[in-house]
Amino acid sequence: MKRTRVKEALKTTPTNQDILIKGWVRTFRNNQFIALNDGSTNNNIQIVVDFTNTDETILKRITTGAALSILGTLIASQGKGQTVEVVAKTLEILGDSDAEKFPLQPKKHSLEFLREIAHLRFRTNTFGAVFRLRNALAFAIHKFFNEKGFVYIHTPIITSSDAEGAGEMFRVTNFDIANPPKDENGNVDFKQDFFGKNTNLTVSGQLEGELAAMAFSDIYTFGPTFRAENSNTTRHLAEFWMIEPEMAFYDLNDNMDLAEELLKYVIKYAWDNNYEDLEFLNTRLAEEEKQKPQQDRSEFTLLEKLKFCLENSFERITYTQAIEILKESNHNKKKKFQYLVNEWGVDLQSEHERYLVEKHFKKPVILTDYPKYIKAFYMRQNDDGKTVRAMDILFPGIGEIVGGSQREERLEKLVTRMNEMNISTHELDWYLDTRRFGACEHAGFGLGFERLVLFVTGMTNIRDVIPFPRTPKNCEF
RNA sequence: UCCUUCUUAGCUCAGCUGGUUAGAGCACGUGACUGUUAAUCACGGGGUCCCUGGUUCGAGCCCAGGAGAGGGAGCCA
Repeated sequence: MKRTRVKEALKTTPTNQDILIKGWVRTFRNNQFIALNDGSTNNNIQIVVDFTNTDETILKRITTGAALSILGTLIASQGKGQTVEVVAKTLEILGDSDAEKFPLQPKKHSLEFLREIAHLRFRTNTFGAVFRLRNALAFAIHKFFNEKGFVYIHTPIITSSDAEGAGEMFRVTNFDIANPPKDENGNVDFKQDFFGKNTNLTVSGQLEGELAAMAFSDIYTFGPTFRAENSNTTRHLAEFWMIEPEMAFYDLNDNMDLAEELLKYVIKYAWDNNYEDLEFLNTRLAEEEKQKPQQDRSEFTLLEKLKFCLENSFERITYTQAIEILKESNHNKKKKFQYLVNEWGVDLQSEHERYLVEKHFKKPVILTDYPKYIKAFYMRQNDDGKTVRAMDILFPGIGEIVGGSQREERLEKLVTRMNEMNISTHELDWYLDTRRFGACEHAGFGLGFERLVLFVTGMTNIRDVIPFPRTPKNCEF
């Protein structure tokens, strides 16, 4: 007989039909009722065991975490908490779970503890909901771009370009690191390394993405990204996933429109397809909020926040306007910022970004046209000579979720800027070729996938939205 | 990397001004009960109080150093 997924079984009209269910025990109550879960939904199916006619050694083995196979009849439940249940005819223990050793209990565990047993936390309601949502969002991203005719490009994970300066890199080598070959000057001789040069893990697929956009018009990448920064925060990982679309014939406004449309599309997709999981996380978050002092509580529930995001357009302002708002704010005048805003050109601190998003506009904000000194070399220079066509999308509670720009397509301006910033035009000659042969207006952005998952799930630590987080001093599993 | 808080049973957490044998709930074990919803009731086992050193008649508690974790900041997605 074919196995029925729990999610399916719960939706089936019971007519005393036979059904085969397999899954893991969440709890066993009253020597009689098994709450069984197979990961298809957070809702368990109740298995009713006739304990008077079941071998006691079998009953003893029905413990939290054990894998079971049950052949039984699907009936309308006599009890209150569920509509259908399965009366077991035959019950097989597929895999035992020693009750004294299995760390998960039918009770609330701290996220910190579950992070230490990340190999088992998939079996909890919270992480079940989080990772089904992560899957839905990943799928929705591909669906969105596919429907728009974008070509999905796999940019390299090992790269020899360390010119972009997006962050500290992880070196890739097959040298014996205790004894690497040296050249005549006593320096490590990378000519003898696997690739014949110094190589690293990618910090961004953007530059390669631009090459493809100059052929397919619209492309995107969606892959792992590595940064060896010593960042210990709730929103940084050493290994994370990033979506990087790159579009020919787009200016900055087209770029912002696409980013906003993408974010709304994937949130809507999660809402339409994983509403139960969102509801579960909504309740979970609401309960957590209750523990906080009133002033620290957020004014929106998770569902309200997502709905609000879907129904309102993102606020678009320039960096210069943002500085004006911050300068004039009571917060600044009363010196409540740790870093006071008093002149044009300073980089915005996260307290400033949070003020704009969470206090002033109370919705996602797109900041554009930053001073060129604080942005990357490839961003298109404005006529004012001071600013570049950059855009950052700031989300409440998350901060920067998207960073992008219109790219500098004018060869001369690009080369001048690279020289100013000490970036080797020789090493990036291949990149400059796009500006030599058929250069055109184009734009793109990077969307941090885990930050998106954070926003949609309402989780607050990025380590809880990726299965096995890699952070400084931590690479377990 | 900086600032800050924390580390006591498998988990979540109490532990008074430094004082005798370190507690609770859950989990686990045994028994009872049997339409339960994190089942309930009774009984029971369970501790390197993060580590090292110091102060003291006496340290879970005070001091110094170290390790790990949480939160905030920087870097950024």
